[in-house]
Amino acid sequence: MAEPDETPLRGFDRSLPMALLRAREAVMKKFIPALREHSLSPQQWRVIRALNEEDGLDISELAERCYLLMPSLSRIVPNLEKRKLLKKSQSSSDNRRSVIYLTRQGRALYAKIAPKSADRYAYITERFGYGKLELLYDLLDELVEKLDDPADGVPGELEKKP
Amino acid sequence: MAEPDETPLRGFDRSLPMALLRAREAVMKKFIPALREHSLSPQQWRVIRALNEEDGLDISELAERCYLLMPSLSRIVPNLEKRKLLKKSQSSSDNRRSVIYLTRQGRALYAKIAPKSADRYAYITERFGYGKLELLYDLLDELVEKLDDPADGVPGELEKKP
DNA sequence: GCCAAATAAATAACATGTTAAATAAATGCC
DNA sequence: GGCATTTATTTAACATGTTATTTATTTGGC
Repeated sequence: MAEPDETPLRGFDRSLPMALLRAREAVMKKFIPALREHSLSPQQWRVIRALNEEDGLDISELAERCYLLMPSLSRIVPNLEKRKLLKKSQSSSDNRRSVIYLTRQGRALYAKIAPKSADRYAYITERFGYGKLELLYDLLDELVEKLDDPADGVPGELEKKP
Repeated sequence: MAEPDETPLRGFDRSLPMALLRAREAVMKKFIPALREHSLSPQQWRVIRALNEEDGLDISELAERCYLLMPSLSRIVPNLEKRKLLKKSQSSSDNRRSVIYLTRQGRALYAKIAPKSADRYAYITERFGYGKLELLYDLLDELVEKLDDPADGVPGELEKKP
């Protein structure tokens, strides 16, 4: 209540983006080596994982599910294609669109790595507690929801859809 | 308890790294334009902010506080130096080390942007609730702490300090 | 004082993030 | 059916993330 008028900005230790970043790093830290054994980046793994969940997605759907931007995917997909982990085929109904499939090798690689990911989750759940983990998910979801909703943002926003 | 043996991996919507990433994006989304008005990346802003908190840090300290890797800083610092926002000087006691200072212009830029950052925090706090925000910070801190502690990680870890 | 080992930074090389612009194919209006 | 407008994807250009390597300097043991 008696916040000193001086306070410029909270220190880094209480910067929300930094706190989220640190948490993310801590979570991924021990899983990344398992990916690197197969020369996969986390993003490449996301693509494989998404296709394993549902095969035959187009690039746009893939971008949405993997939370990647299209330019990133435009580099990742050819890379993985070159490594025979997935293949791209033209959509017959729309020649702009290409549809991506996991190859047999891609599926095999998924099957090899997925258990390690599951192990990591199990470890995190055990260390942190199932309840807290669920609480964290809920808070994160709610945060996104609350910040995405309205015309959002700091005052002085103009909508960009005239 | 009766988890189907089939369950491969939780879907993306319950991937912790993705949830943290989405939250981070949602938080930063509306602040980034304020930075872009001044052609600053979030990382460049972190550097300026850290130096405003404590001036005259060396690159290593800066890396730690900004949660950036040294190669990134080795590019960011000369960039900001070229723009006269900070300046680098040799440490007299150790010629390997250089010490970074904010220039008057750097300080002025900080003063111009900081209020917008504060506004953003106020907005987030208002939308999300102060209590939930503090709870989120606590959970994130605890998560990092629990995962960083021990020889950490999935079974099969070797310590790298012989 | 001399040299091996440690430390601080910088650089290299490649993948991704990010915004803007370019291509190309499909749609819709006339 | 022709043409402006949308839509899917790619490319460009630059900044960062990331691991490995290199360079310069300092330390510590002898």
